[in-house]
Amino acid sequence: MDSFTRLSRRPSLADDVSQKLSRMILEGDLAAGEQLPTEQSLAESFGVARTVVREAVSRLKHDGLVDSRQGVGAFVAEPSARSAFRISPACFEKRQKLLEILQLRTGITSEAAGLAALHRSDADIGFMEKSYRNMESSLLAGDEGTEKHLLAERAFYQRIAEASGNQYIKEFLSMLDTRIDMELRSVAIKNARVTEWSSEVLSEHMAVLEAIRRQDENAASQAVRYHYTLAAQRLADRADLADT
Amino acid sequence: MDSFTRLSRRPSLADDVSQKLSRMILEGDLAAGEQLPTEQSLAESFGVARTVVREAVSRLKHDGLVDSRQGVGAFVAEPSARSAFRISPACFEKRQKLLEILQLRTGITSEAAGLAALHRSDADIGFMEKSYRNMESSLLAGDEGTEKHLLAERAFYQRIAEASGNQYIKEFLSMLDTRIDMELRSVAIKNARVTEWSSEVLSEHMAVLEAIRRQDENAASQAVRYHYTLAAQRLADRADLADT
DNA sequence: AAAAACAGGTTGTCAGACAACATGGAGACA
DNA sequence: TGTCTCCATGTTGTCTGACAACCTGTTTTT
Repeated sequence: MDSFTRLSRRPSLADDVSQKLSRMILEGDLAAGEQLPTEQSLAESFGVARTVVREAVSRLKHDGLVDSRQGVGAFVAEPSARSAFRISPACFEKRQKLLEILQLRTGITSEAAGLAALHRSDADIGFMEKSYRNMESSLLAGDEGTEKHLLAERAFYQRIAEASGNQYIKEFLSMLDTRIDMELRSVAIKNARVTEWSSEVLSEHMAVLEAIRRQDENAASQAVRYHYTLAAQRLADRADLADT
Repeated sequence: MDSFTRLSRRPSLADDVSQKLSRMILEGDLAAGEQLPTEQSLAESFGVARTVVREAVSRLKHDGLVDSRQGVGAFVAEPSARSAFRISPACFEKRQKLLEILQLRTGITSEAAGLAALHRSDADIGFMEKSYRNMESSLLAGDEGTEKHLLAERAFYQRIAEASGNQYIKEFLSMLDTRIDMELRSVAIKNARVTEWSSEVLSEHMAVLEAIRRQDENAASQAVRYHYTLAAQRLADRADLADT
């Protein structure tokens, strides 16, 4: 694996069109039950070929955002028809929305911790201890250790999700964590560098580890909730998004 | 709205191809990093036009299952690149998988209840009381009331998700509940008709309502967890799926 | 009045062409 | 021998045009 990541490629036209259309639906510009313009008309409006529009609309259909009928047209579906959960860019544009997605993560991670307390192995504990020590030692490296610290923290909680023994919890958290880490990367880096609360954060992790070690379901769940609730506040404060 | 639903239409070829390809990826027949056959080759294998394959692959790209590079080919992505959470058909094929998706639902609904206890309005309580009464009275109607009972139960918990004040919890639960209700419909109907535990189930709902009424976050969370854990067992037992 | 046929419009699929990108190999040159 | 450039080949991304299949509303036939 290269130490440099491949430069990101331009999004395809289908990427652009599907993003614009789903945005219009999710923000209410196109209401449930409303008919989309015809494919030909969309192709003209976006200045692309009809096949590009079809690829984009195919994505929306797959997500349950749109329902098409041959010969009639495509219609915006009711929200209850949704068949995929995606982390919308809107999550990272307003403070309240950010707190809500972080709250969802807190709930599921808390659930994972409770389950991990019931199902964890000695190997899980060993791995978590190692990750904890990595978090600890990377703090001593100052700014240079920030990357390592964030990686160790991520590994710690990822292991908890695995120890939950629930595939879907694990997958969902993987998706959530990856996206949140990506969107809030610079924020998290700044927070990890604040020395005035780093020992407090470490003790939050330690409380999680100890609760899982002694297989105390409720304590594990509460410890994660405590840490993640504070972490969410810290992230939202640092991100400094508009309020509404 | 007609009292009869429109007959379901045949899935499109793109529906079929995307379902088959994603199945191959999710079941490990195509491993992360592995290259997919070329679009032309897939078109020939599936006996469809290349544009159909492109529409199907466009969906997989949108889900983060596949990453394509112009001029090179499409590759199965690492699981961490996933950008959507979908409820796979696999959830309903094996007992353990069913219990896991139900457990995920339990966790999030429990979280929603805790938040609802903090944020609920008098109108929320009023609505939940009405739904509770509907559950109660529909039980007296015997088999004829089963539909009403399930609707009232769904409305009760949907209101809790709304009262949580968290858009993403609400959306995620809407997706989960809709799908689970659809897949386990006949199972849930049979369970709703078992009179020997119906009063016990009603008291589980009442415990949820009372905890939210008195704004006791932990009691609400625990009451939902209690009900949903038992309900998951009942559903899984009745569904009688293979073990592995 | 009811049923059948027709016209027009839209989505679903197909086929073919070319642009844009990527990779590997051959040849030229220092 | 090592490095650089160019070319050939292969693949995805986009475009165009055509027709099948479906749907709806109107007109014609019974």
